[in-house]
Amino acid sequence: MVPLYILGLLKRYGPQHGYRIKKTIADMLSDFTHIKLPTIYYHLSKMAADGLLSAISEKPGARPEKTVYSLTDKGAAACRRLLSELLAAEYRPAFDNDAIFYFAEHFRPAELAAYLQSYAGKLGPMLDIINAHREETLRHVPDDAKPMVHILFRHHELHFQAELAWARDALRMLQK
Amino acid sequence: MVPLYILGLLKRYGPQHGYRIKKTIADMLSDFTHIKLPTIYYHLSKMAADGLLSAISEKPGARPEKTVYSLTDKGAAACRRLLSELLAAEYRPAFDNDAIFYFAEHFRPAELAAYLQSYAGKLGPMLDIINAHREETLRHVPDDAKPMVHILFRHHELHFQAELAWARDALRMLQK
DNA sequence: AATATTATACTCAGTCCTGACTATTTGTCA
DNA sequence: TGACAAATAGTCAGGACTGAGTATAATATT
Repeated sequence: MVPLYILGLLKRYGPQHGYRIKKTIADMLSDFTHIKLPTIYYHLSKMAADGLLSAISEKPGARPEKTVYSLTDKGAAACRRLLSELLAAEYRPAFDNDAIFYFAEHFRPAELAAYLQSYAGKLGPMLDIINAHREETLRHVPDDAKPMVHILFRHHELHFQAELAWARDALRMLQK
Repeated sequence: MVPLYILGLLKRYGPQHGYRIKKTIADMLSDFTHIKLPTIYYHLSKMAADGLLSAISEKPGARPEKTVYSLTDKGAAACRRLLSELLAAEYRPAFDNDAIFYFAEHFRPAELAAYLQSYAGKLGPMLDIINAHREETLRHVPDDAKPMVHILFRHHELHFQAELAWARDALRMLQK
């Protein structure tokens, strides 16, 4: 995913350096991906070495050099290829907290119930945050992009709701 | 997650070597985690070096050595600690296919619709497979473990349903 | 009885990821 | 104007993950 996000952002917003890409991701995509700054620099170097990006070092008036990366034709092709590969990908989730129940013998039933209770209690507020982010994003996006914003946030909303429904279901199953 | 699964399985089923742990995970946990064999060996070595496991090389009649790992007291403590850390973890999903819609400018609307249609078409059969696995698992598990099996599979069922609901919603949003 | 296939058991090199760190520049508030 | 915080720009060492490979044993097939 990291290379795709980098290539896509360079395509959309033009030549940039690593820190600006990180900032875009942190500002606009924090709900959708959790890429860290050194990961971005890693892939920028790698893709430059592979010829997907061209790197130009700038030395503006003040000293520290920055490296500005821009998309090559090969990079644009790689972006298209990565996107089309996604179309064939399957949904195959894995949830860390499943281990709690797979190893349920390590807990007393009351501990499991307390966990689910507190977990469910956190999910409601998280849903509110998601929806606040959606409103915020809609305010900063051109009209023709709004349907996509809705689709993206709806995706997360539905899975947060599923997680909440699960916590409540599980609580009921434990008490039965 | 990998160390926790290894420690938990060693605790429950006693001393084992890497291949058997992998087999248990592949046979019983394939819906819940996707750990590969070299990853298991990596963590076995590491945890042995850290004193969480003790390793004993066996040379049974036939030649090839196997290394049997068993839990030390320190390993049992680590298992408890990892499990209790999970109780505090938050739900923070990321979906690869979100990139399709974040970079929707690369697709024609009809391509996006075709993707969602085919994606939704795959999710139904996957749900059936999940539920078949649940039945199969219930048949091989003692009565007192059955509620946990239901909780685990319900978790995945709900998220597959959420994914399906999203695909259909998104299709509607595109057509509007 | 010879051969093929599958299961068992493990290793290695290469890739990816990130916490912790360095260093400069630009506010900003007293 | 001096000093402290925040933003900008990046590096590095170390840990985690896995595709591809090695090698033997057991089982099936012909």
